[in-house]
Amino acid sequence: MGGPRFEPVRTVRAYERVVEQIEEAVESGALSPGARLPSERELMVQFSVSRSTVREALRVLQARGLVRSRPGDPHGAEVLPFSPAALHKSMTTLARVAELSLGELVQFRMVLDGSAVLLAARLRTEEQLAEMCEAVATMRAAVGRDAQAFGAADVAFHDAVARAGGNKLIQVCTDVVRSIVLKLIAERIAAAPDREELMRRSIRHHEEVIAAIRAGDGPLAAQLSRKAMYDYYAGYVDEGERSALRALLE
Amino acid sequence: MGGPRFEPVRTVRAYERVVEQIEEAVESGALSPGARLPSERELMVQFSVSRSTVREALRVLQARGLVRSRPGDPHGAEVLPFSPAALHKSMTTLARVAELSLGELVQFRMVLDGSAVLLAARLRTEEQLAEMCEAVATMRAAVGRDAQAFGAADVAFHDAVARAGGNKLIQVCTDVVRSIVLKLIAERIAAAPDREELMRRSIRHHEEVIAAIRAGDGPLAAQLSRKAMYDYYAGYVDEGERSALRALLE
DNA sequence: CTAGTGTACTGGTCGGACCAGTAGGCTACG
DNA sequence: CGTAGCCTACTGGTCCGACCAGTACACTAG
Repeated sequence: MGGPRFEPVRTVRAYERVVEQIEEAVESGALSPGARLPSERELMVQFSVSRSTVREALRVLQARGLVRSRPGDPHGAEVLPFSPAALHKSMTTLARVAELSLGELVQFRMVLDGSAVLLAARLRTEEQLAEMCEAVATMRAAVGRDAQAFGAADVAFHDAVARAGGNKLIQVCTDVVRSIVLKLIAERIAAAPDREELMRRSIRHHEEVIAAIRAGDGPLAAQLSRKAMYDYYAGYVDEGERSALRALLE
Repeated sequence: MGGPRFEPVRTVRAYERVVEQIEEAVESGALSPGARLPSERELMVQFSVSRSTVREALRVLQARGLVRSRPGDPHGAEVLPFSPAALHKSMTTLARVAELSLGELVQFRMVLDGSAVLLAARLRTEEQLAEMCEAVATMRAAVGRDAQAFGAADVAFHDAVARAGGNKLIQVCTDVVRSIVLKLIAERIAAAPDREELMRRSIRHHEEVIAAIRAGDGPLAAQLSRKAMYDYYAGYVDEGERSALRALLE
């Protein structure tokens, strides 16, 4: 022992090097959203690789949500602003492949939303509070008339709360998980028999949460928020999993 | 109004169709982890597209962590078991592009870990509790001797807790966010002057958490857990952000 | 039976080609 | 002079054919 430590040589593909360089440029800010990459034919000159290689690299970057290509665009691929699309995609895959149950997803939402509310009670501004109130007002106006508007206003409420909480990661994850949950049970929600009653109760819960946020009582707001989500979704969750959800209600 | 609703025609690329089909096969379980895809030349026959198109599709699938190709492998691309690698990648990108601060990441960990502990206090088995104890014992044995072993045991502890909590999503996110945080401050942790004291205090905190889990007191365990993480990481977080972290300690 | 060779595949990369589409300059008309 | 319409030069999407280095496996010679 004691000789030189040789590390296994990892053969690195050409397209990976291309990906790395462009990724680095984007993440470091050298390429801002809206900026254009050179054309594929130009890139293949700059990187000294073939167009196939350039294209494979662009496909990877596109899959990661960093750039977008449009056929015929004379300005080359566009650098995109960050969007949680890639995160959304990988979480959706996770949900399918790892067989996440609806219960786990709802539980995760309870955790995220509860935390966001807790933080919002501390950090919210008056404008953000007004936004929440407005969203609930929109919900109330939509009860029994426009289910889609009700859902949209509900999303707006939770989004305002998440923003008020000040944590971008919570915000994005809330957004992603919510859309997955809603997609899973969209048809069942639409078919719920006591749907209007559910909506009214949901509004009441939202108002209680707002009151607690206004009062600055974070723990209470968090508890109410988790309770509200439990009430709204428990009916769609298997009985066996419901007890795990209730563990978050103490 | 009333005429037929025409939807905008979305031109869909050939490689996207290939991606969709293979993705569907994998996520539906028709292709299990370990299974092999046909060779690229075979796929180009089955899909009636060129090899370039097949390869671009495979690059996308590879970026999503669903398959892996190895040059020279006579059996074709391999279907991978789910790994949070793709989720990890997109969260890391999120952290860089959306400029997530260390404070936000730590805050998210406090939320996730607190919830995992809360659930674990309810749902843990005796084996899992023993695992946690063992991890802490390993940590204690490593204090002042082997910082790497200390870190690994710490990870093992939190992993056991997350597993005991029973929510795979919390588990995966905990894992992903932890590795991002650790990567961000690895060198600063290694250089901490009062490092050994930090370790000892951390162990004490872990023991308190275990006691609360054993007693089945979820809320207490969650509070202790968040406090422990705050104590351990607060020093690396900007003063301005620390108050937001403290909002989770009430 | 084993060690070694050979071969028939694999994926990675290259170059060239064609097509449909777009943007923007150019022209001809009003 | 202004504008509507065409034209051209580019773009990305797809295909084809070729070559290389690597791997697994069968086959052969010892």
